[in-house]
Amino acid sequence: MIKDDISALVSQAISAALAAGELPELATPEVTVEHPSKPEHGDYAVSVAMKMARTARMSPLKIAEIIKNRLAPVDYIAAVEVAPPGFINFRLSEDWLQSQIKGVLAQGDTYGNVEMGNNLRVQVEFVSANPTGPITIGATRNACLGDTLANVLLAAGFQVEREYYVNDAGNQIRAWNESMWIYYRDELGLPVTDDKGEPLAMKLDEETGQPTEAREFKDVRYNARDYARELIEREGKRFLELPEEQAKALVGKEGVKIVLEHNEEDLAQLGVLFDVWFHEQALYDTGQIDKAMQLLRDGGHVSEREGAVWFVSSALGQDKDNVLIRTNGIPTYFVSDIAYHFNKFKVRGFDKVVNLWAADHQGHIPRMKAVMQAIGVNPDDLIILVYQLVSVNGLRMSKRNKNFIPLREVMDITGPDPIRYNMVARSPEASLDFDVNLAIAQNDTNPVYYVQYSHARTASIFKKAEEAGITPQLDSADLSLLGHPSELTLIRHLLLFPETIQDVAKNCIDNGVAELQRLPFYTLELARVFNSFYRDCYVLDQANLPVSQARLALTQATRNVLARALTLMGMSAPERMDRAEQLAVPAE
RNA sequence: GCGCCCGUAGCUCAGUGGAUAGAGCAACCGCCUUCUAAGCGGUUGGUCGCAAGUUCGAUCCUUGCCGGGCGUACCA
Repeated sequence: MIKDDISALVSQAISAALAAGELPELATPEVTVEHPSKPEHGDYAVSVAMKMARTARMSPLKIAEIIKNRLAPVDYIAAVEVAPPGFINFRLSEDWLQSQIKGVLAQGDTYGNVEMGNNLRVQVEFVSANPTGPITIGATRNACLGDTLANVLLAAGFQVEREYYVNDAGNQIRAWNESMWIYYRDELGLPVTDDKGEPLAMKLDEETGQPTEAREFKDVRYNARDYARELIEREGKRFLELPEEQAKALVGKEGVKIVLEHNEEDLAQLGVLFDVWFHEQALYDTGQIDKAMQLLRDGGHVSEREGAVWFVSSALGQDKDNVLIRTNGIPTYFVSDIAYHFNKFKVRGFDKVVNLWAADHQGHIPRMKAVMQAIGVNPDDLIILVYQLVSVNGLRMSKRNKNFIPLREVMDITGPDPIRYNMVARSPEASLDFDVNLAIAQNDTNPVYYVQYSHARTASIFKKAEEAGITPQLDSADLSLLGHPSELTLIRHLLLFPETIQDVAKNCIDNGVAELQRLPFYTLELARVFNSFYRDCYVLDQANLPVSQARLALTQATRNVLARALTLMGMSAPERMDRAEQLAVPAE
């Protein structure tokens, strides 16, 4: 990567200057290379001279001059300029830029890959939405971020495994089983009772469409009715023949199966596929919960008081201890999470584990980091990425707010692409107010189509070339003919692609930051630059076939990168896009 | 109260310890007898929440304040 090369180049120049006594003795600062915002400042810039000025007691300009004179000449740099107040600017050579197209073409759909992961095994666990309802818009953000991240890590040379953790044990499943049972009976016309054994009339609230009396039932899952109905369609009323407790558990379990079936299908349509669906219940069934508890006990991390069993996280630098086993003898969610992570690291042996959590789970992070210490895992190997919550129309999504939006509802209108794009186009750190109208707007107000349209343009040029009888000869094209500023700008942007992937992967693994928005922004910018090229440089010129061939090569390279970028985001790269009839936007 | 995140153009949001802070949308003005006008060019629009500090240099780092979101469970 040129950026790293320049950094090394400058470091060597500084060392040489030090050795020659041109600079006073001082520790060489880290040389960071940036892209100047203005093209006239070149392609790369370093500001190291200004950072050295103070300790060196010399003017930054003078230091910059010294460094510049000590730079070893390299073929890819055409010019080095020192600019006030002390920048050293590097300009790439045109020859070199032009020659890079060959490499882009040769690498095809592997262009953008970087060697960074050393085949380390990384597990990315994401979505992991409770199996008690459809995939919501909130979980969709998780799905899009997680899948895109997994794609990027794969491109960065990691071995990646995608996993969905199914919370099919514990308290909420008990509540789910109750809910399923209520609705199963109600749908079959049988009486149902509340917590206290009083009969429940399952009338629907006219405004919310929710059962009025069931609200009194603690933690009832309203959407269980839909799944109960489906269960009856599939299995009829055969569960009634079983003893109640057994029937309840079984109806709940079958309900979870139905939920997961639908959710897997929805996610697949979104382009999100998992290698492993890991069930929490398996941790109980295989004794791993007990094993994890024993491990903590052996490590001296457990104490009993107030009738409960605690994880002594305060001894590991946390604010307070956490309950493992409640007074009533039932383990908390924390226990299965400990066992689950023990399983990830110690049983399955992942080198790195990435968890993608919504911000409302953020408080759980320090506990899990403490657990890593307790089970002898480097806490840095557990990377917990947090994204802020999704709201709809400014409100937190819930059925009570009447703004509950399942993924399915939006995807049926738009298909997956606009969802994938818009979900990663925002920094995970920023909360996202989902704009339904924008998401479903199939017109030029939606940047997603701008990007795809640009790809379609590249494809279209090749179709036209065929019609015009121009056979692309990409390998033998004379790339030195690409001297137009728009052509050179386009080449420069193509070369930023691997850099972008490297940055995103590195910031994830090393700093625990998921800056996935850089992908859509990069792609948008590339599309813009391509469209300028398209305007300025007519590709298919019968009167000048050598130029046509060179431009076809550049177009093909652009096409590769646009397609790859779209693929990384889980989107399609259409060969053509016809102006669709504008879809009516549903009223609020 | 404490912890995490956010506050940048009318709206939705990028961005960086540096050289004149950007994009999309909206608004306005232009451009289809050559590769798709889902496009291109241009104009308007900013005290980067407020204040102090660190620095040669702060929108970026620190502190305080204001405003918003989330958390602070023997829920998950």
